[in-house]
Amino acid sequence: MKKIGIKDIALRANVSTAIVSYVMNGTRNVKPETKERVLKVIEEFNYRPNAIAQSLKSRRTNTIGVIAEDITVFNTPEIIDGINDYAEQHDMHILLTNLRLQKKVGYNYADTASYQKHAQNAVSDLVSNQVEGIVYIGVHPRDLTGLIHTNDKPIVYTYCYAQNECSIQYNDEQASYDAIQYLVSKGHSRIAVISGLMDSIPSRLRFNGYYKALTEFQLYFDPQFIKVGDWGGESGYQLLGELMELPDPPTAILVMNDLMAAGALRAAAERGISIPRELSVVGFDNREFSAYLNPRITTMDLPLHDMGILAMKTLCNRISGKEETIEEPPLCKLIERDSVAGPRTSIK
Amino acid sequence: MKKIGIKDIALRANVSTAIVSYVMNGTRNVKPETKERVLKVIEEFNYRPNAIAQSLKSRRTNTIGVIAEDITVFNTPEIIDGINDYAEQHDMHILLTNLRLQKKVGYNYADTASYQKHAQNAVSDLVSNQVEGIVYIGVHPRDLTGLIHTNDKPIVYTYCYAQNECSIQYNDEQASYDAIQYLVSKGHSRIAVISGLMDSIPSRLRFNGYYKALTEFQLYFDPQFIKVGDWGGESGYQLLGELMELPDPPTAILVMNDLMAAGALRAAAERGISIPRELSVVGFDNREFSAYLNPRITTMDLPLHDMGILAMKTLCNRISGKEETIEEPPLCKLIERDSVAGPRTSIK
DNA sequence: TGCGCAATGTAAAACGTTTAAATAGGGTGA
DNA sequence: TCACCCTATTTAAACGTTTTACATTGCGCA
Repeated sequence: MKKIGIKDIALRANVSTAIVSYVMNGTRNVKPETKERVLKVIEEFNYRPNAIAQSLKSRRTNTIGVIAEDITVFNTPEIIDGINDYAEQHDMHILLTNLRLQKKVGYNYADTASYQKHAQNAVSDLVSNQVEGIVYIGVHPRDLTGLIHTNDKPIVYTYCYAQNECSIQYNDEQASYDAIQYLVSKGHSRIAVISGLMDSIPSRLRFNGYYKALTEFQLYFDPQFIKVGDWGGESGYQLLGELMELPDPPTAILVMNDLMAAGALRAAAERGISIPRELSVVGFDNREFSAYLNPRITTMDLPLHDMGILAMKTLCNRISGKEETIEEPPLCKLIERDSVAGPRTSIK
Repeated sequence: MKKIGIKDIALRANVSTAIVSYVMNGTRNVKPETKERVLKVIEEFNYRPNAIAQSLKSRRTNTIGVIAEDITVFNTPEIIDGINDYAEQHDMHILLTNLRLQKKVGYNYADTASYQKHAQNAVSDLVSNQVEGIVYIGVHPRDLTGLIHTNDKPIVYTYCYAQNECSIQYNDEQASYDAIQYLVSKGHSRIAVISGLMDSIPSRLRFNGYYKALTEFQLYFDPQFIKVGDWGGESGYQLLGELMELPDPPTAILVMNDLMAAGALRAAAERGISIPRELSVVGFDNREFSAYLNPRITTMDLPLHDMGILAMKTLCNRISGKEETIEEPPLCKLIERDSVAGPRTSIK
């Protein structure tokens, strides 16, 4: 049983293939009664044009490539969801590639050459499949500038940094500033920070926001209040201990991700420090688990879905050669839960 | 600047396009020195053949479609990761569609007609893009049998049920049997269960495993030990209460997902019941958060990655018309953490 | 010398569409 | 009646490959 094509439809409807094409695409006037006839045959045979052939001729595939550094990392599915929404609305398709960086045997972030080869292969593959552009979804810890080239197909980076390229980010600095402002509004003034690794860009930005807020609100500043972790739960556990052993400990802590915050909570529990009564904690990332910890962590939700949409919007603008409209980055949003209260001293 | 094609390469290498094609695909002998020459030109111009044109002519796209009911649900990214691994190893590509069932405005699981239209559109779209087969990733609560037709392209379902179709599942019954066996090995004999909704297939299967183990190990059976929740955290909270107020409460509970287990933990904490000293809990799903709860939950890990691989393997076999080899379903694996100990009475 | 055959190469059709250009068949106005 | 235009339609080229069928060459061998 041969697959039916446009010729078969044309034959049955007693018209040329051109008419069938015009009817389907509405690219030219067709006499209503002919149109009717064609439509009926299409319906009858449940004919769907071969998108491959269409693409070849029209040189438009309506397909964009998505490269995820690791789809199992928490940020990625939400971003893809955003991308998919935009794509669906604009009749585009998504060709997905997962780099799987975290699990690739022998891969480590320092090995730029190996990364580059891997990523470049993915790009070449997508380009050879005639995607019209690429969205790259990272997991942060690396500046990707110049590592990838796409042969002048547009590429938009998100959740990672590519200094001279087009990259979509939420506003880290603003987010951490907002968190401090929130703590201040609750009455805190002795606010510590548990940062991620200091050679990472988000750490620096979030620290900027922290420092800026401290200055602006004229809060107590103590270098001993600045602890640098490694993003892992253990370091949160460790550093909370150090902080609370200070002769005059903070009443609130901004922790730069929920993983470290979870560790900090465990440390607090072991030391009999009640959160939020004796100590307030604000996390970052709004990870799924943070709503199930005890207490449920107040944390910064990342606008991942919006970033996906914005990335697609930007990409599609560049594909159609439109003016680069500079959009505001999407904002993080504080999720108020149970790990923040007023400072102890303010309670009667 | 015109995109260079096979003709340009042929011209520069002073051969016909056929030779270039033969060199690239190794489909015929080419004199080594000619081959050399062609290869050099290809290299020089960094030529990559247009996969769309290749597909049109060869009628093979090396692309499979993936339909996810909701990519933001925890199971999906891991399954996709498995699919991607297999695809990468076999030089296939993934065209992704996210149905986004949970968030679609107005969508609810009971509305089969609306679901069907939505899903069928996605399928038609993929088929028109000439995918060679489809993997469907569900989120469980529905029998999909007969709702979708693919015009005789093969389709493999996973993480959902489609009774008369080809569907890949882990062994729910075995998993829950194993969990009970584990509790027995720790000395428990009074084991309750908090089930999911009873009209759901996994609930039934997991209950089978529970009941089978109870019978086989000749454990105490009490209908009051069977509680039916709705998969949500609140119901876990509620039902743990009911269980512990029984005159003679269980010493261990099998909870059919980690969400309800989290609720149960909270209820236990409020009642001053120490886990695992006074009560053991085994969860299901190995959700990310379950490693961060207090205590960290012992739970059943689902072989999601393997299911993705197996789904692809099955699909590709069907694509190439190979014998349907019936493979064993991948198995769940108990992740031992801190929510299980021996029953209280066995402690001196 | 002539023949068959292997090795190497080329020309051109084909894949299923879109679309520019050509054509047919009427009106219309002068 | 003719020149012109408009609409509806068809013809056929093109998109960038693969692949079939055929052509050429050179070699071994009777």
